[in-house]
Amino acid sequence: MTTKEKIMDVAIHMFSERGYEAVSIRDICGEVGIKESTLYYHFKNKEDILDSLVVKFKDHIDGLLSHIDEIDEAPLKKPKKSDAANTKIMDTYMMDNYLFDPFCNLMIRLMMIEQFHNEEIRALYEKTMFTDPYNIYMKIFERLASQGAIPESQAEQIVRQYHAYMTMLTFKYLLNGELTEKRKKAYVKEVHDLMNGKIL
Amino acid sequence: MTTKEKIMDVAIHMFSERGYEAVSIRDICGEVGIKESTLYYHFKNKEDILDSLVVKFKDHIDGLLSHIDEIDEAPLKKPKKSDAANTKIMDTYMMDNYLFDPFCNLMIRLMMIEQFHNEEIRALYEKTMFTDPYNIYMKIFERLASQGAIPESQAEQIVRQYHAYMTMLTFKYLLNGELTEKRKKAYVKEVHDLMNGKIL
Amino acid sequence: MTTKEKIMDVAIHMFSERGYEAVSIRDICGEVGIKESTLYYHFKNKEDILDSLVVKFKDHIDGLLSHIDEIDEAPLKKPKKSDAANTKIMDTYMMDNYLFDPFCNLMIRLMMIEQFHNEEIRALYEKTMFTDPYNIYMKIFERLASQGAIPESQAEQIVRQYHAYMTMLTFKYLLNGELTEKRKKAYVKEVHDLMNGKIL
Amino acid sequence: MTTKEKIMDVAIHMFSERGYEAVSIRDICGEVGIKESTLYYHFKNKEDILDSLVVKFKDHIDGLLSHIDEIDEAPLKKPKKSDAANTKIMDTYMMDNYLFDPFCNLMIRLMMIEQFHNEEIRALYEKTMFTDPYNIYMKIFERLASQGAIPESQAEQIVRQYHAYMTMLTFKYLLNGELTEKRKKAYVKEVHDLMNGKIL
DNA sequence: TATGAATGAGGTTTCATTCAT
DNA sequence: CATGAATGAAACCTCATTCAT
Repeated sequence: MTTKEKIMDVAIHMFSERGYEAVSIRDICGEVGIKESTLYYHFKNKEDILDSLVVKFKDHIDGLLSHIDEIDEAPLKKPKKSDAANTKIMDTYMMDNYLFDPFCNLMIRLMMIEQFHNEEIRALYEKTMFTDPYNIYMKIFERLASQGAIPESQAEQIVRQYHAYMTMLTFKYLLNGELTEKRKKAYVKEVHDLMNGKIL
Repeated sequence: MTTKEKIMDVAIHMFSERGYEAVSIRDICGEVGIKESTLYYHFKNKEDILDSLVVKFKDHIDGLLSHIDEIDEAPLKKPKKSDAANTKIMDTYMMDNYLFDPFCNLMIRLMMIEQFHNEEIRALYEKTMFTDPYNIYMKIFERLASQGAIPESQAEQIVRQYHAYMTMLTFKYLLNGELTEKRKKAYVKEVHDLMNGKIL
Repeated sequence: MTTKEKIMDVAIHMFSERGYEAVSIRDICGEVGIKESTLYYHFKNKEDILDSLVVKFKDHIDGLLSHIDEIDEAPLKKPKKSDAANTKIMDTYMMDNYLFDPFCNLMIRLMMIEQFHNEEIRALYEKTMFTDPYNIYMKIFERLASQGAIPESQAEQIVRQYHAYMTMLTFKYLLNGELTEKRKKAYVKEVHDLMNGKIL
Repeated sequence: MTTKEKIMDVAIHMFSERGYEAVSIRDICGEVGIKESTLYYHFKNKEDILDSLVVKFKDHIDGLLSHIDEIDEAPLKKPKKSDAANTKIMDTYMMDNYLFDPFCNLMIRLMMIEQFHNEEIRALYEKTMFTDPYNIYMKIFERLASQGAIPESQAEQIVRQYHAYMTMLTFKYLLNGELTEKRKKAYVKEVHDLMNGKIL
C-alpha cells in the first residue's frame, strides 16, 4: 500500500465510525504514522480525502453494475443458465463485492452518517441502498418470469417483498454497530431462509 | 419553553443533522440566543445535553410502550374492538407519536449517526428500530389471529413481512435526507397500500 | 459557625494548599454548601475574603504579642518566675497559639505562597516568620541574662543560634507538606532536645 | 535559545512568582512572543512544561551532587587541599550553581509554592532544601575532622548548627520576596560572618 | 439571607492548514 | 516525499461577578 492508499484506508475506517467532522487530520496521520504536513503532499485538504473516497466508491459501484449488465446480456446458451447468473449476482455482486466488502460497507456507514447534511452523498446513498438494489432484484425476477419460473403477474410483488426484506436485513445486521462475524452469520442465515422460501 | 428546553430543542435539531461532534456549543447557543457560559449553567457539559436527550427519548418510548400494553389488556367489550385498537397502535403510536413525531424522528437520525461508535446508543437504536416494532406487530397480528381474522399458522410469517416492509419504508422515506412533506406522503401512501393488501 | 465564618474557614484551607488564584469561588461555595451568588452577600468580592483573612491573622498576632508584653512587664514577684514565663512564651505563644494553631499555620502557608508577588503579604510574612520571633527570643534570653542564668555577653549569640534553629525546624517540619501528627512530634522532639542543650 | 528553551525560561520565571495555576498559557506565550497554538507544538500541555522544568532541575542537581562526590574522592595531593575543596563546595556548588543560580533559585521558589498540594514536588523540595544540604555539610565537616581541624566528637553538632543557620539564612534572604542584590549581599555577609566564627 | 439565571472575559486545548527545508 | 515550526480560528469550559427575586 502506498502512503496515499494508507491514508484513504485509515480515513474511511475513522470516518465511517465517527463521521467526517469528528475525525481530525491528526487522528488519521497518527494512525498512518506520518506527520500532518505530509498528508498535504498527498491531498489538497481534508475534503479532498472524502472526495477521493467517494470517487473510489462510485467507480467500484459502476464496476459492479456493469458486470451485472454483462451477465444480463449474455446469451442463454444453456438451460437454467439464469439460475447460476442469479446466484452469482446475489452472492458475488450484492454480498461479496458490496455489502460484505470492507470498503463498501464502511462507505455505506459513512453515507448513512453524512447523508443528513450533504445532498450529494444523500443522492448516492439513496441510489446505492434503495434504487440500484431494487433494479437488480427486478432484473433477476424478470428473468425468472421470462423462463416461466414464476408467474409474470407476480414478479413485481415478489420483487417488492424481496427488496424490502433484504433492505431490512442489511440495516439490521450489516449496518448496526460493528460488523462482527456473528452479525454476518445471522444475516446470511436469514437470507438463505428467505431464498429457500422459509420466510415469505 | 424554558431556556433549558430551548437548548435541548436546538441541540437535537443540529445533532441529528450533522452529528454530535460536528455541532459546537457555539452553534447551539447562537441559535438559542444565549451566551455559551449560560449554557453551562443548565448543562454540566456538552455530553450532558446528549444524555438529557437520550433520557427524554427513553421516557417518551416507555410512555408509548406502556400505552400499547394498556390497550392490549383492555377487555374486548365490543366486537371488532381490536380493529380500532390496531389502527390506533399503527396510526397513533407508530406514526404520530413515534416516526412522525419531530423529536423522535430526530432522535432516530441521531442514533443512526452515533450508533457506530457508542454502544449504549447502538443498543437503544436496535431496540427502538427493530425489536420494539417487531413485538408491536406481533401483538397486533396475534390479536387478529385470536379473532380468526387470519390463520394462526400464518401469523408469524405475516409479522415478518410487515416488519420488513415497514422497516424498509422507514429508512427509505423517513430517514433519508430532510423529512419533507413529499417524503412523508410517499411513506403514508405505501403504508396504506400495504395495509390494503396491494403490496404483500 | 456563621456562614461568613464557614466561608473563611474553607477559604483559608483551600488558599493555603493551592494558593489564592488557583482556588475558585465555586470551589469554596461547593465545600461550604452555598451558591456562588450567596457568597457575594457576605463578601464584596474574592479579594475581600483574602483581606478578611489577613485582618483576622494580624489581630491574632497582635493579641499574642500584647500578651507577651504583659508577661514581660509583670513584676518579678517570685524567684524564677521568668522560667515559667519563658516556658509559657515558648509553649503557649510560639507553639500552641501560633505555629500549631490551625488558622495561623494555614495563614503562614498562604503567606509563603503569596509573598512572591504581593509586597504587603511579604512584609507580614517577614515580620511574623523572622522579625517577631527573633525579638521574642531576644526578650527571653535578655531576661535570663539579667538573672545571671547566662552571661550577658553571650546573649546575642545564643539568640541567633536559637532563632536559626527554631526557624529551620519550623520550615522543615511545620511548613513542609501536610501538617501531620508525625511531623508535629518530630518538631517537638527536636525543640525539646534544643531546650535541653542536646543540640547546641 | 530555541523556542522551547524560551518557553521554559519564561515559564519558570512566572511560575515561581505567581504559582503554576495562576500563570496562563496566554501569559507565557505573550511574553515569549508566540501564539498559543505554537506552544502546543513544543509541549503536550501545560503540565508538560512543569514536568520538563522539574526534569531539568533534577538533572542540574544530580550534576552538582556528582561533582561534589568527585571532589570528595579526589586524592589529597597537597596539604590543606580539603580547605580549597570545602571552599569550592560552598562557593561553587551551594551558592553559584545552586542558591544563586537563577534557574535553581526560581525552581526552589516554585517548589515552595507547589509542595503543599503536590507530593512529588514536596519530596524533591525536602531533598534539595534539607536532606542534600545536610549531607553536604556533613561531608565537609567530616573531612575537617579527619584532618584534625575540629574535634571528631563535635562534628555532628557543628554540622547541625551550620545547617540550621544556613537554612534560616536561605529562607530569610534568598526566598523572601524578589531576589535583589541587597538581599544577596546581606546573605553573603552573614554567611561570611558565620564562616569566620563571628556568629556561632 | 439565599438563590436562579445570566454574562464577558479568559482559561486550556485542538483544528486545518501553510511554508521553508 | 517527508518534516519541523508556526499560526488564526475555533473548540470546550471556568472564571468572578451581577441582579432580580
